[in-house]
Amino acid sequence: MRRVTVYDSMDREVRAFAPRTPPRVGLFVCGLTPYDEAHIGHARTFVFFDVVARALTRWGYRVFSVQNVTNLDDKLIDRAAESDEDPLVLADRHFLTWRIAAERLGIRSVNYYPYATDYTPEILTQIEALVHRGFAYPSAGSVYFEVAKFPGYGKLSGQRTEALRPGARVEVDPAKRSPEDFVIWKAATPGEPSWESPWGPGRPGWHVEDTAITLRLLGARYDIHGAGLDLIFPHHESEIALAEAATGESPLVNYWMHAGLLTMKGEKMSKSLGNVYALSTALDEFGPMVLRFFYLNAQYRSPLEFVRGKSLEESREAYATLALPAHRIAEIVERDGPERAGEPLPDDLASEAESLVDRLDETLAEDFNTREAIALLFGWSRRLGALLERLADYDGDALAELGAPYDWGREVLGLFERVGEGRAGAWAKLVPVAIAARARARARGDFAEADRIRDELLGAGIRLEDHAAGSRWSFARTD
RNA sequence: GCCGAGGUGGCAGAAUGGUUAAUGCGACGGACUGCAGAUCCGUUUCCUGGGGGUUCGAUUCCCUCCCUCGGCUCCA
Repeated sequence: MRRVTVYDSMDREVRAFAPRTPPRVGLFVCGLTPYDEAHIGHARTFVFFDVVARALTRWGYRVFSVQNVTNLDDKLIDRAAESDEDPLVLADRHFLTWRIAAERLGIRSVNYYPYATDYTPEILTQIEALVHRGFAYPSAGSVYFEVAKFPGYGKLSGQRTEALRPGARVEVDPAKRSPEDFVIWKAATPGEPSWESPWGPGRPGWHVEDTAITLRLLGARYDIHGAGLDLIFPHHESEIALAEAATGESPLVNYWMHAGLLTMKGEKMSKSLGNVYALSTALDEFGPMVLRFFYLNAQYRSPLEFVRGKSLEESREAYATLALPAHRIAEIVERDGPERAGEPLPDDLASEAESLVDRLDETLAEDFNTREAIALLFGWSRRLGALLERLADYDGDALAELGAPYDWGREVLGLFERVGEGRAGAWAKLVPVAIAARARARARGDFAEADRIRDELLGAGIRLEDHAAGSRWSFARTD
């Protein structure tokens, strides 16, 4: 297993990664509350943790990745009430939409997406333990966690509870003993989904859902907890308190990884600010590869600025440059097969390709520096760009070696997938016919007809480019 | 107010106690082309928020100030 370093938000430093029981790695990422459609800010976090799981898997770890679904909370209930719908059904619908988008994005590393409400028994068990141990108290049909009883509260966020402004944004609940206490079991309101409990009908609070799920699936202590950094306080702080108080074991998590937020004009992209760009729209307009490239083209902890009408357009150009040799190699191999005859690869290129793959692993293993890895890949694409027209001279083995860095990118970063391929079959016979007709028109000097054919194909989503070796075609938009 | 993360070229965005501070986009010039596009070659010397300090040397480490953003019981 490769030496990997990870920035831990608890210690605020980069540390060597050492899972508790190698090669196993338990990874938990806070998932969506699916009360509405996902936007491109959400996807940044999930694409990043997909890369974390892919990379660790490549390096010999066995990753078990869990992403919870908060399928019942105040927001869902409010939103459902507007449309006179069952909040659980509403959550189900939006979650499915998210899963489809995630699939398009190539997020395939998540092993399990537990629904919070499926863990009500575990949640109740944990709440009972907390009450029994004196960390939580029932009040007015709800149960609250008493923050003062857990001295470690604040160790992740640096927040001291006495410094918080009670009621700064939410009215103080009179049922609490202290304003910093938080609800872990919420007394039922008529008409809302509820479960029976020793304290009467109710539903789980937010933080306790995650700790009940991770205790069950990943144990009292596990390796990595990831999410966007807006969840550090109060959510993750409270998770630590709940889990460690309930089990008596510490620390809950060995590595806290927090992804930077996607911003627009410097501000966080969020529903409440109204500055969102829907994920499905972005996928329709730019395709998944461009989006993945955009996210991974920055260090994950930095804020990433999204400028509408610019960022993804720029990424599209850059990604096209980056991926061109990868696609060209794949096309040749696909056409002639991996055994194709040709020249062998010169030694210098072969060793360059091989050492590049080593450097890619090394670079990414330093706190998942996807940006530096992409910079290395750009270097390779520029190298191959100079011999783009010569690629077809090489034999199958040579092409495999030249393509190795891109294979790495495909495996770990999820880039270089040729997502338009599914539609290629229908066009594969027709387009060459059109190209031949156009070549004849050009040969006889009938450029009006040549342009007409090119325009007609473009209208159908096929782009033609003329090269010395003949015309080449591609999908004008991939999806 | 408190806690946290940031401030790098026209733009996005890396890195590092030390030769010309990545990479990409854009721009400009050239090659190629019927045109376009793509590609290739070249150029883009003046970019590390302000002020102190440590050091032979700081963008990097320390102090301080300014600014922006996130969180302060909804949030990826």
